[in-house]
Amino acid sequence: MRGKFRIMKRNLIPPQTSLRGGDEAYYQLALEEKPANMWQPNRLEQERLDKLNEIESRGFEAYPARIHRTHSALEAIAAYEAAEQTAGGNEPAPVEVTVAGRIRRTNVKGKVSFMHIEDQSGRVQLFLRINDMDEATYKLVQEHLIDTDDFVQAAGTMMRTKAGEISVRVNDFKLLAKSLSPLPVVKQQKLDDGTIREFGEFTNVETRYRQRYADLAVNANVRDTFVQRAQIIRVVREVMDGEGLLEVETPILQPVYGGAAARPFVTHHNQLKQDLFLRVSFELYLKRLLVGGYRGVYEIGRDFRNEGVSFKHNPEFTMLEFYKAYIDYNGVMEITERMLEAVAIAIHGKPEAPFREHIINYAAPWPRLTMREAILKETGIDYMEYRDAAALEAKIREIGGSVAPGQPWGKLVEHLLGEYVEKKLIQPTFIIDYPRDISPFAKKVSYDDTHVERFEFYIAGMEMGNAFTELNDPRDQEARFLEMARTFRPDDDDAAPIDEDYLRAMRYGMPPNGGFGMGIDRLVMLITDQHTIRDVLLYPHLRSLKEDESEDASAEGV
RNA sequence: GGCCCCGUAGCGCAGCGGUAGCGCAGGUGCCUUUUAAGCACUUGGUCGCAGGUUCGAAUCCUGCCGGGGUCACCA
Repeated sequence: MRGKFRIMKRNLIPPQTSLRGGDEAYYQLALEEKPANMWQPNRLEQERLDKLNEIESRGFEAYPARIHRTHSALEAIAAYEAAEQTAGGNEPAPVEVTVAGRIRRTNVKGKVSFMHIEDQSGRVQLFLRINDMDEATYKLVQEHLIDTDDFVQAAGTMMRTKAGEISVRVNDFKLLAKSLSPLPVVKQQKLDDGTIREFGEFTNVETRYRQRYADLAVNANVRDTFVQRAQIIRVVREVMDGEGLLEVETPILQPVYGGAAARPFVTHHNQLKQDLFLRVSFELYLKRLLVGGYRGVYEIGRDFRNEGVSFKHNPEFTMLEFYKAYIDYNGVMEITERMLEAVAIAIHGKPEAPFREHIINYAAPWPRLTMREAILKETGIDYMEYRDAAALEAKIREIGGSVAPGQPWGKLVEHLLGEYVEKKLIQPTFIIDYPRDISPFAKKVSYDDTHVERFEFYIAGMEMGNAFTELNDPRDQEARFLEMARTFRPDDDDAAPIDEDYLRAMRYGMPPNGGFGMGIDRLVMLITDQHTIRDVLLYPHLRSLKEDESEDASAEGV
């Protein structure tokens, strides 16, 4: 660490020093005290460094500041196709383009060369001939000083090669950025049916996640997933706005956390000498805003839960929550159906999307099952016949289930749902009416004191979201908080602190409202048919690799 | 956290007790319409790390690090 700091100071550039490419003396000075644990070029990288020096010594810039571009790869191809259409079999009018992108394939055949460059739109082939362009520039290509992975700019006229591929006949060519570290090599073969077969795919998941930039650079389908993720969130936002809800942002650092049964991360404000929690939900802050007079609010943002990781769990994840005044959970169910249907249509053009071996149909309406019915159907247990926790616990053991002793009744009921029902709910399904003692923010159902107006919805065997007819009776809310504090064992990590300020807000009067929370990452998984949350997060959480640069490790004696 | 599997060249993989191999990429040469271009020659590895067993370990054992799966917990 200390060593690094020294280098940084040394690297401060005096104002008169030029930092232009090829300033060998400057670069050498910076390298002098480079610590051994920093990057050292491997064999392939050293070759490219040597090429870079050679390019510059020939008077070419390797990292120019000014570029020019008139067409994306696909626009260039489309422009030529249009010209061919117009010409109707005759020689099409010349189409001049300047394209820019990353070289993904080179084929140098002496005095003529081919390469594919790729930009965000796709790929286009360049056709380079020594007598079409400046000879010194062509030599860079011919002598392999230009590599796959380099960024280049090419100007020329569109044409078709003998093999029929629409290409740019290049008359001007320029290096835009030299790539020093070669990306994983993936070759593609276009099959007759138009599908693309890949060879030597870059599949190592750990490297893909740790070096997502390389993953994205090489795997177009990964790039597509995150484009779709952005589209999905945009549609969700449009639906929320269409409901007349106001998008807001509430604190991530919270002195009192709550709104969900989850363990928080703890952090500390130095100056204020105050411990703070990273939010586990937005719920309590959002509902306070209804007290303030908004008829509805929503937030899309990050939640943090200090729990295990799995294919559907990441320590930080994106959540949508909304609260709308003057509707109950039936209204929320309608919005839910509408929202997911809109998302599916936006991405797939119809309310259906494949996920694993299933075709999920998002079209409204979805079936609604009470929790009691659902559990009875799958386990044969009518949990209402076992009204106290001990009896229900015994019954679960009797059918071969295993539960930790001493759990609240509602948690046992929830266990039955999670264990026996959840994975069978493939098509979108609402499970409604939950036990009161695990639902401290939901209104009681009219027919029964032990249940509340709450639903969760399940798709592809995954819990996707959670919603209530929100409790707005401050007396009942206070009693629920106290009940939670009493029911949960003192060591139960899910027991949340009582939020007195939230109670105060509710005492001012909160309009009746329906509220909703959904994991956006899981929604993206469903819609894009990705089977782990890590594939819909650009930077999923991974353990750090060992840091040999830490002060302790530098003692060597350890 | 428990259990199971994995970690070999830049990437994809084989080898599983006799001292490390293949394809692609890379290098040299030839080639003015190729497209997984081709042909010839060729470079490249602390076999995750540290111990142990053995005459000998990539290979067997133990521990650690990292990843995946699964169970527990949760969203």
